[in-house]
Amino acid sequence: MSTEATPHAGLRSLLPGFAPGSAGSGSTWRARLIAEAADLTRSGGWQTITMAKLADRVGVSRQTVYNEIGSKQELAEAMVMHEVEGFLRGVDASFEAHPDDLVGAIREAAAGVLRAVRTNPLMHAVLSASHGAESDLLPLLTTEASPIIDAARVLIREHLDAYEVPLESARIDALVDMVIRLVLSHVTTPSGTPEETADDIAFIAERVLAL
Amino acid sequence: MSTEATPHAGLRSLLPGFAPGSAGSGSTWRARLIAEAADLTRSGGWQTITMAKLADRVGVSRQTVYNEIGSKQELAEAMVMHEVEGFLRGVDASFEAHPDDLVGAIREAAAGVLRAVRTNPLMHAVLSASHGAESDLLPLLTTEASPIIDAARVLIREHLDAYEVPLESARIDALVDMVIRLVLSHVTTPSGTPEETADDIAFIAERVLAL
DNA sequence: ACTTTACAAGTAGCACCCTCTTGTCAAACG
DNA sequence: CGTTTGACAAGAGGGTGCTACTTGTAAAGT
Repeated sequence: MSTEATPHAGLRSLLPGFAPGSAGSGSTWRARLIAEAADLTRSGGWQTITMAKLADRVGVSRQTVYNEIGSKQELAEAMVMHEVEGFLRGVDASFEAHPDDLVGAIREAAAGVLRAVRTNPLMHAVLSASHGAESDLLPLLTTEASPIIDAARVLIREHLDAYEVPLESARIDALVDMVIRLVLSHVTTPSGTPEETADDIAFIAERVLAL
Repeated sequence: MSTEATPHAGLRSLLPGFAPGSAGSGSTWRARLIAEAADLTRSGGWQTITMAKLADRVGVSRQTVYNEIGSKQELAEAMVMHEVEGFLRGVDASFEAHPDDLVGAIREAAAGVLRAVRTNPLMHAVLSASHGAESDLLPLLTTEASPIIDAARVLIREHLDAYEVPLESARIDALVDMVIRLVLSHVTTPSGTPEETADDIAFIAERVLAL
């Protein structure tokens, strides 16, 4: 069943239509189009994208773009979804990598996210938007951003339940919420290197967990 | 010396030109003008304000406004400063009210801020802007917003030093930073009542302090 | 100490036009 | 069958020129 980089069970359920090996049947161009759109967004900003330019870039007719994607709004959603997927996958991997070190997992997850948004302006835009900030890169978060955060919340919560956490459920929720908010806060308003910030967050988490 | 609601010594140093009893000599209209401007901003938004309207509202000539304030940019700064003053004063008061209960002080300060931004859209705008969010109410935060946060940071840190905190300095800084970021996060993106949120933050702080 | 009047410079809004883009269709192609 | 092509209506976006208002300063008036 699992070939490589098998995601956590919870991750699959959070990413509808997620199938590691096969990208589907009819969608030959879909992935290429979304990737190229993300690239164009990263370089020139979302508003410079036109369906014609995108089609040209991929080497396909404009009609094919509409057949594969549907509309420009759906293109945006697909792009965002793709970034969110990467975001969640990174967080997931951090937890998978530290099965017996919860604090270490949190530190790595936080540092990973903070590093990622530094080099990936699109992911930065998506996460910023999910936290109230506006981005010139992506004025299209019509899709309420809270689902993104909720997904991260659920994912982390699931992972936490795999460790022995001596806290009642409501307190664990508060902790998870805190970690997410702190990371997002440092996404929009950084105050140090990803590693320094992740260390601070890990310290706080460690004290709260009282391990 | 102290007549009423004497602020913490540190608060005075953070608010240049702050003198509780006397509002100064020449500035007869200044306070009225700033208050009225804040009111107009709250109701109609900053961009609807004109110096003429403001003068009319207060019942003085337009020239007087320029004499008292200087320019529209300075009006904005004065307004923001006034809100920041209220914000810091509230935080300060919370700590003064709990000289022997640090966690309680943090809870009250957090709850107070979260309650205040709910009823005061201008303060909401100022604090949101200090955290990366844009506001239609106030597109004038030319003054880098970080000083506001820095002031809060210094103020809280000063208060914390009055309690016995069994942590090294860098860790206390991390804690203060966390509390501020969490509160600001809930300013831009609330997730419950001010009291619930404040409880969660207080819980986290308590665990970190390991009291 | 405040008002009034006057003024230059700059900005904001508006109506207009033109262009480009979106989204859809049907027909043609390999 | 998937893809392309050309054509199309509707509408969004981007300039332009104009007017009206606003800012900021200065003087003289009360």
